[in-house]
Amino acid sequence: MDFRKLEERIQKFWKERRIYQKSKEQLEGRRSYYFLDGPPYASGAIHLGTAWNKIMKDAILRYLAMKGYNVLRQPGWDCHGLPIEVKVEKEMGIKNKREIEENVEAFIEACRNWALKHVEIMTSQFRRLGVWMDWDEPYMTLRDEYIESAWWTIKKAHEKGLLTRDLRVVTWCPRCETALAEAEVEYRERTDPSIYVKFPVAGAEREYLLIWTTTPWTLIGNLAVAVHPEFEYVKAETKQGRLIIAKELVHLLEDKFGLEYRILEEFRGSDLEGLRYENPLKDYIKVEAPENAYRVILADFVTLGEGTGLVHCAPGHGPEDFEVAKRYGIPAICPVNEEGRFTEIAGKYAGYKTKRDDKVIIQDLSKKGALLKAEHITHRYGHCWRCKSPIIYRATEQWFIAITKLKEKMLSEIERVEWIPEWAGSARFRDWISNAKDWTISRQRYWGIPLPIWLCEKCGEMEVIASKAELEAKAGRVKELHRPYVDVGFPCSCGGEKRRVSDVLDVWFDSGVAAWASLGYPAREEPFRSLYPVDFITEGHDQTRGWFYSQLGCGLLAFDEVPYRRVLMHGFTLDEKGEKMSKSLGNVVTPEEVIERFSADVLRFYVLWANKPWEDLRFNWEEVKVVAKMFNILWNVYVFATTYMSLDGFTPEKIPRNLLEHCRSEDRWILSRLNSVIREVNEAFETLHLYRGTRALQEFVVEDLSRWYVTLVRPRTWEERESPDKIAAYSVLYQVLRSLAGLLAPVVPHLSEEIYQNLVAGSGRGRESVHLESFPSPREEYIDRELEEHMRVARGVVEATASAREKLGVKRRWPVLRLIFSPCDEKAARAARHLEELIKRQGNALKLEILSPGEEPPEVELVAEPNFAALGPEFKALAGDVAEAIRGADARKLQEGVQKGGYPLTAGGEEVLITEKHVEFRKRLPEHMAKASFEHGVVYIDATRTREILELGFAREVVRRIQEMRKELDLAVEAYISTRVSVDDGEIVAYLEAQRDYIARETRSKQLEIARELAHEGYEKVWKIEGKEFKISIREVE
RNA sequence: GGGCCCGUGGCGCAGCCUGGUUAGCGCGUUCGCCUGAUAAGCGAAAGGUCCUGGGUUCGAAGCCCAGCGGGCCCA
Repeated sequence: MDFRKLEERIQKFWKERRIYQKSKEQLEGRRSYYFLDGPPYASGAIHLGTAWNKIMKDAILRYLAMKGYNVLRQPGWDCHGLPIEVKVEKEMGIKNKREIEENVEAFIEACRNWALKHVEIMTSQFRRLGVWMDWDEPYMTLRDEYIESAWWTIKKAHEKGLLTRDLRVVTWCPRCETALAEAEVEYRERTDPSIYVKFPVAGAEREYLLIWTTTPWTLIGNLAVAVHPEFEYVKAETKQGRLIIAKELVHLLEDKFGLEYRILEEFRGSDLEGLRYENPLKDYIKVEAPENAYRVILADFVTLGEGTGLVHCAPGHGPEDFEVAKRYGIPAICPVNEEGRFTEIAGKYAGYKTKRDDKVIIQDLSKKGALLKAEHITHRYGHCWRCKSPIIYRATEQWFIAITKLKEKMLSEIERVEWIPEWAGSARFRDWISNAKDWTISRQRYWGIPLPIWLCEKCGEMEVIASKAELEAKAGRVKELHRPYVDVGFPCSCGGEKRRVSDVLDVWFDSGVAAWASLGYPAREEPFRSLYPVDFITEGHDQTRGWFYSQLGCGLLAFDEVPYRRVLMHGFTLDEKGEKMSKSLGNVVTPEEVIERFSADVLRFYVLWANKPWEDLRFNWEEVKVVAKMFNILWNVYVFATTYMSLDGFTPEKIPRNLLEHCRSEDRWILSRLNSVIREVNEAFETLHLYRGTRALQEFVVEDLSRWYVTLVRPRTWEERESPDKIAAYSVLYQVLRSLAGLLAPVVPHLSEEIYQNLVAGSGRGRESVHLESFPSPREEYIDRELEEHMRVARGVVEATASAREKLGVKRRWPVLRLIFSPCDEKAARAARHLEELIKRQGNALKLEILSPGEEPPEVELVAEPNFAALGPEFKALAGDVAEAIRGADARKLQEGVQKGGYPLTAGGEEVLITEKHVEFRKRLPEHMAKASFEHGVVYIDATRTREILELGFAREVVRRIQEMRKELDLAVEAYISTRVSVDDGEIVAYLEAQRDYIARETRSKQLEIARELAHEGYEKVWKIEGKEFKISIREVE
């Protein structure tokens, strides 16, 4: 079965019949449900992770729709930001910001086109997955209306006094020439210099503070050295001079630098405070020493893990340095420009690049005799997560949201949210928030929401604009709200001109406002008023620091609350080895590839089945195959059922009103199981543990429906007459498949539609589409726990029978004379009695005997085995005779005696006392019997070949061969044949003759000749059965 | 260094919240079986220090503590 073609057909059907629109229409006015799509970034193609994310959303939304919720299904697109800028720069051959400045308008238009093009590409990919969303009406962060919502939110922040501009040390990407937020920094392995430097103590000969750094370039901006006030330090005499180092690390002098040393003095860190020193690079640089600079200061963040216990402080290049220096009144200097090049005050280094030119500085330190050791270290270091350049820290003026003031509120707000899994909120997110820093929202870039802040050039007055109308009222017509169009000025009340701050907003702010911006608020009141707050979001665990956080921050600014109520945090997709998929590793699996090899439904089911959603998904082709196999089984069941239904002209109208009364045990059982599964699937969707639902469905389809029920029900569908028994079977199959189509609809929308169309809609019943149906609800009156339990026992008996047969080499086609079940308890006994007929039939036994719990069949023989290891030493020469006597004794009596302490036997003329150690007892079955035990007891079979069994066995062997030949001839199921069977064995001929009617009926043979010798005609074949040659011929007849 | 998650036969996963049969399932391997759902299907066998060590308990894969290994996030 090619499920891909089926899916194309179904998608066409949906389109032509406007099923999606109809499903929305039928939900109008029902309970509304606000789902908010976390906007994927519009820069490329979707990958497996994006597909997983949308599939999860789609399944949940489809479920909710079938439950009667009027679900908002608006997709979103994150359209701004550096990644698109970086790609457009490449496309346009632009290398830096200067070249962008030459024509900002062209750059912006190129960015917009890039975003729109990729929105289109990704939309069609999502559509192919069968994701039902309002693809023609998405929210996009690049629209004016959306930008206005962000502006309005910034204004709210301003009104709350949380919008500030400040000199701070921020993470900075020198390639993109912009500040980055914490969330935009990606930590990865990198090799950097690791140097130990001697800072000369002022006014002392050959006396040095020993520091360690991995960023030599920051030494230019060094203004202090920090020590821990509580740590012990020493001054040690070495041939490199007198070095000051933490006492605990003094061994490094010898171990690492090969210096013999002698400790001259010991002191506490606090004793060092205020000690003056000189920057070893002072001759090369033009830094004018600020007041209080070049002294030892005290700081708690100093550790002894790495370095020397003395930390070089460059307040312009480290947030902690900045803070601690501020306390000592040491201002930050930043001798590095936006591109990461040194400025004039760096003296000789002006124009050199940070990091890249570290080696020049290291050489100079060496020249000055200040370098104690230079080596390399591989460590984790922050990189720009868009262009991958290593970041630097720079002290710059940036705009901030003083989010730290809201920390307590954030912590209490997240408790209002239901997190799945629970620890995503209570532990992971809580931890992130606890460590939150103020939010740097300004970016020195172009393709983003312009910061809506205007400053007066003359008086410095600040004004935040919240809408396009507001801006146009002041500044005249504005084409749209991007740079360069918004970079317009207007007069200030002081007579000066207000100009816009040239920055754009951090893109995380864009998506952070989605809960209202996507609905056009505040420009439009509706539908915001009726929908907000967001009922549900689901994204990957990377969004803990991303969207979950930015929404929380923005929500507090706008409405003083967290804007969402329920969050499902999901994992990442990894490759089979658990490694990240990446182009460079060549291990990327694309959704298209999976659809190409299997189908969208297989992919959908797979990702919702393979593991718990919050754990990372290791993509595994073998497992995808397992899902495909399950689909095949389901398809076979469906084809089987519908084939026979239509052959017999069954329609749902024929389902009897009092169906249960016509049902056999197995029918009632499968209906019970079905309703149990319906309950499970409902629970799975309600709790968002989708994998429990998909697993329950798989189990049901494969184990209950296909392997058990269909096997049981098959003979009934072959009946010629229209019996109530057959109608009952069809009715049950119909109900099961119909419910199954509904249950599967959210997960596998295409296949379930196909089944529904053919089975339900095709017969003029039900709705136009399965997706317009209600989700199945369990009917408790069908659930019979006891029956389900009984069936488990019955299946166990049948399976144990198969196992016992295997031990004796008795094929399943051959009946066994007796099947004896020794149940482990009364419950199992009851179950077997209840389903006696069924067990007999499936076990292919002529008779079923059910024993009392623990009872053994009389054929079980107790055998006493002599234990030679004990007999030899004790009885010496007599041992052989004793052994013989033990074997010859009545084992039961012997066992009784031994248990009482001893049993006398006569051996070689002497009486000996047999005790426990002399003998071992075991049980034995006669050769025609075998046993197998299982959970609920022990099953014995008696495979004695009676005349009846020989008849039935050979008859079935022959029937099976004839069926095979019918198939080889490709005969229609209902075709009649004429059959001849010859075997050169009079007894066998007699057996077959006795079963003539059975053979003829099963093979639809109008004539049947059986003899030792025959003239054959038609299709002819020789078969070997039980060592005998059978010649069989068949010929189709009218 | 900190926070969170994960660790169960060769492989991929359930089970853990709420302690209680002989720890399940699928894939793979071997051997069989069945077959008008059939380019399928089924069964059996082999295969396990439930990461390690302590603790709690009558009883621990599960709960607690410590450690080891891996991942993610942060410093």
